[in-house]
Amino acid sequence: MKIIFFGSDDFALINLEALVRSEHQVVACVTQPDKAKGRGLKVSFSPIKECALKNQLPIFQPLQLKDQSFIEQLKSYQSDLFVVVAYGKILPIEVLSVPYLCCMNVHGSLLPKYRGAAPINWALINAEEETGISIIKMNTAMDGGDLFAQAKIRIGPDENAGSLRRKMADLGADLLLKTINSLEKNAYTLAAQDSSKVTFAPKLTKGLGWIDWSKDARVIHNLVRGLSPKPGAYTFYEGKQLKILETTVTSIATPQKQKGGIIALQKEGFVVVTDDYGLLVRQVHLESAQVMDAESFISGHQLAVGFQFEEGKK
RNA sequence: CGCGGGGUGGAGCAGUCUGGUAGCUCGUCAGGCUCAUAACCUGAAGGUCACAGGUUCAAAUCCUGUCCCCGCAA
Repeated sequence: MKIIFFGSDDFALINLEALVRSEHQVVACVTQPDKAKGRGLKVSFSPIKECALKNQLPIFQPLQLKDQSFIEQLKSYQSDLFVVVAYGKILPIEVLSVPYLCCMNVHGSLLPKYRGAAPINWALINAEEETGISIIKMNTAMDGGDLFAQAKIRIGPDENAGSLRRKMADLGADLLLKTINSLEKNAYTLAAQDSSKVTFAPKLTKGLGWIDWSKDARVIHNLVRGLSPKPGAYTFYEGKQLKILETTVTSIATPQKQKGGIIALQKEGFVVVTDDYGLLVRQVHLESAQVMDAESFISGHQLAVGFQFEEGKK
């Protein structure tokens, strides 16, 4: 199969690498334009571009997908299939109709649940016990195409977004290859999504990570792991943002106590009061500092029982 | 030239403004103590104060340049 790959992040990279290793032929890559970003506004390449350069694949970074000359170039490859993984732009019909067979998308949820940009994070925040990979035949509806295949994965109670994402990238790459093979042999079926069960997983917003200590420990814990390691759930310590990266729900009941206060120090970290149980904080990241385990944070900042985390204002 | 924070024994921090022979919490090691709370007490080892120049009798501290790290914003 002659494939053109669309993608931008590290999740997409795992899939691209799997394709490059396969018997299929990746003839070109399409990724987001280089942007000045990060501290100092330095220009950086997407992981996909790095990989494409290493494998000497042609790279396209169109600003406008509808651009005629870009579409002509895509057509010139006479490819069989487009594979799209976390590309970051919606493909217009002009692009979708280019490949001989179809456009295939690898999505990180069990569609029709969690259509959108951040399915893995939302599955964790919402305390799902299971999620998975869906491979669909793309159409113009966002993540609304018919299903080629799905693979489920269990979510452990303390799994975080980083670890789940990595596992799912591998799972997705595996399923992608199988699906392409079945497509090649013309031995596949397509199933429409049940439109009555559609839910959405919108892009993560800035305020989402703010921890409301008056919620239940479990709810906060799910927020923490759903946003860990990036972008991170946070509270405030002496006016600075303190990201909470890893927590454990304890069995210490904390009803009438002051929410957001420290009620105990343990070997693994400090325990904070929530609406029902104490939440053991194990790993933190203070603004301007490195990620550190809670034990180090306690040592360096002389934390003691009774300390109160602030509401902050960001 | 987007804004800002930081690099001090193994870890996390103070000290820098107001130069004067390195401090705190923790860890490690040794010994002691104990019916309890991340146990406690005593002692010990361990540091080119990111790097390079400069000013000075004297620099972690002041000046200049470089490297690395982090948050925000995009």
